[in-house]
Amino acid sequence: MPASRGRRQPASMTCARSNDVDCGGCVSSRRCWGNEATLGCGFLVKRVRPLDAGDVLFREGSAFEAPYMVTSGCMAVTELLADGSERIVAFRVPGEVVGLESWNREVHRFGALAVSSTTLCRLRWHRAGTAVRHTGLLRALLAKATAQSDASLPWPGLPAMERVRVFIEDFRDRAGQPLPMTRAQIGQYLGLAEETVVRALKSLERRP
Amino acid sequence: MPASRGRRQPASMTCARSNDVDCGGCVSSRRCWGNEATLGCGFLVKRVRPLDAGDVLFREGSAFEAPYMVTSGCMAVTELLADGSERIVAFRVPGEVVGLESWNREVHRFGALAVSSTTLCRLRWHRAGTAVRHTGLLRALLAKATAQSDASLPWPGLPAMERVRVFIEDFRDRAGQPLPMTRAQIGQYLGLAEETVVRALKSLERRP
DNA sequence: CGGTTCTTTGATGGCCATCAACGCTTGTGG
DNA sequence: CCACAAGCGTTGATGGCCATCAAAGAACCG
Repeated sequence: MPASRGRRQPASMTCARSNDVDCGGCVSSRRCWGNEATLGCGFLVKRVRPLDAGDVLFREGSAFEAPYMVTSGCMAVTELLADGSERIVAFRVPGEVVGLESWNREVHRFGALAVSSTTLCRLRWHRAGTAVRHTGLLRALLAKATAQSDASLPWPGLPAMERVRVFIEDFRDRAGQPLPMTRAQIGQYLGLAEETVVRALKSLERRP
Repeated sequence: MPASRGRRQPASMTCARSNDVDCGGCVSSRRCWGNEATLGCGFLVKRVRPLDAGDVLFREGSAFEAPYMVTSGCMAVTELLADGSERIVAFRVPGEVVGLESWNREVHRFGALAVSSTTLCRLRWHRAGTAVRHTGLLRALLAKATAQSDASLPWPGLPAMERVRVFIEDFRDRAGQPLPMTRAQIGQYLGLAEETVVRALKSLERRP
């Protein structure tokens, strides 16, 4: 859990105070960046107000400003479907980034909302390459982008119970926390009905 | 298992001749890199021997050497499953990159094979950052990585016909060529049986 | 205690995987 | 040339998995 420097966070939406932080001085920098973040190497972020479960960080189609590093909790990346329903494209846990998919777009390709109480750091980001000129930061972002496509995606070809099993294993390995999302959200991610997720989980805890 | 088709002839390894090319001097550079590739800015590649349909470019688990830019044809990104079967994670068309998912790994996360006759350029790549120090190239690769996660993935929550419809629309928009892959490969990608793909396509051409 | 959200269990119907079979095309060898 | 094999595309019949509907516990909170 990142130590907050000030006593308390301001109550406004996006932090008005300029509280840029150099990741090289943060005790959690290793979880976020591995060993690449050292003081003054370009890894600057702004800590933003914590989100409660259900809070929306940004919506699909809203103007893109910057990606965010998840520092605690869990975020859901969402996509609106033609029929008006919403599917969950991915869950992001500490050390992973939301919004990076839209880094060279005008508007966000996906939405993002908090699954549980979540803290984030907004990456320092200027348009037109005035920032992000540091090779190290670009390499780190490319590593994030490729590692996140690494995550095992739900695939329709497997039966429901197998999809659920792969999901909880993958999430346990990445996050190491008990599942923070609802059964319905797991269903929105795996393309299963909530009831099917329940039955699969029950069946798995009987026979792992 | 590994369906070695009798009709195809096997491919030898990558081209032995050293024929490095600066993308800034290539007539196709715009399709590959947009407007970012100019002479001497670090976009160097090596053209490799064309692949026939079915030829394997690299296997999952083999040592990672470099990503490849697809310049014509179509590639399939594959993943072995626990039960020994093989699913197709993505199709890559000209202007897209294969192998980038493994850029910071020792071995390839996925395999890659040609769906149709395909030509590729191997990106110039040195380990330990002696190359890829050019900001422009890093930015371009990050753009590729994020744009490819942009591609609409198959999602189990939609009915079969809808998945097929989304797929052919997405492929038409990206590639602009008639579907080069077999119905079975479409099924491996969408998680559908070959017969279901056939029925869906038939149903779609009757009523788009 | 009412209200809300999440979880769980049961019954039913429909979609789709599976099996089986056949036509079509291409390449190969007698 | 013709027969044969192999791969691909297509169609039909059947059974099982899972979405859907319905309803009731369970946990939380004002």
